[in-house]
Amino acid sequence: MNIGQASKATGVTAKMIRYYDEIDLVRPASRTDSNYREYDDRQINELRFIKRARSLGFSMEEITQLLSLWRDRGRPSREVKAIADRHVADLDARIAEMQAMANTLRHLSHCCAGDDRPDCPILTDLTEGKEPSEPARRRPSFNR
Amino acid sequence: MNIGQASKATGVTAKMIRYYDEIDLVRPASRTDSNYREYDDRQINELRFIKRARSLGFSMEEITQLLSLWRDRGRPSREVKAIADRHVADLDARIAEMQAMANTLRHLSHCCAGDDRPDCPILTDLTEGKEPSEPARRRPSFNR
DNA sequence: ATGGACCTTCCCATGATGGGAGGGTCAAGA
DNA sequence: TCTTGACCCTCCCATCATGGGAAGGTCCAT
Repeated sequence: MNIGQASKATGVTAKMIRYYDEIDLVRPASRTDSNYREYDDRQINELRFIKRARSLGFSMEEITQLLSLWRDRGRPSREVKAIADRHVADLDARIAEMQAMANTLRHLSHCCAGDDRPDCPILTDLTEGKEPSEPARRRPSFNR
Repeated sequence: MNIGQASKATGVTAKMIRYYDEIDLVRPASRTDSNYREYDDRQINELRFIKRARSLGFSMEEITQLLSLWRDRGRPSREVKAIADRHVADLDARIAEMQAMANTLRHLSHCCAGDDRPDCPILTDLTEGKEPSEPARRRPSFNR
């Protein structure tokens, strides 16, 4: 399978497949004489694996680890579970943070007349409000 | 106030203050003869405004709009409210998406023994699982 | 043989932020 | 007055995962 066929088979764009090659995450099984990438079932499954893992919010860093465990037939499931659990904790933390934002804004919006007049508690809050204690250093990944 | 004093007064890093200048969001009141940026109360308040708005998850794009409404004494509060409500809806959508991820992973992790054996339902899911229907095109902003 | 649909590499952009180099400026103490 | 250290300046580069696009080579069906 060339890159276009692999892309169709996995739903991963050709661009991304080339990127995964570049970062040594999934290399093509071989190259044709004319330098076209060739993928077989092994890589196709790995690309699907990555796609699914991304859709669950794992960073490429985590996926690199997961993929290496996946390739290792003797892996202890403990290690896989640890990565998943860390990611869940991470998700939960972000969720809590975003819920706090949404709740604050819902309250402010509720107090705002939303008409032609200029008085607006939302702007007032932005002018005077203290932001929450811990700005929460965000792990650089995860935006999708 | 020079940039360092403004930074201390607002909690916004000097780097970011320079960036806001560069993108014409908050320009210094003036420059000294030696080209140092000078800020006065007006800009200090605007920087605080931005910091607070960022902490509520607004993108720079949205903050640009909010700041321009803030500067406009005659703004209709309707416009402010509309921006806030859109942002809340956006937050809620992300939250729902991340909760779905976390729930899926929690289930998989719960089913994983997490011991020395290689069998792992998490990896099995990543191999076979279908990802959710709508990959959800992410608005480019907001990762922090 | 031609044309269109592929493929290749290379470069650039995103958004908000930080790091750092290389060089100028200021103020306090000797 | 000179030195020193703490500032400030601009400019460039990196992040992370992804997409856009240019310039050029390849393959296949007509």
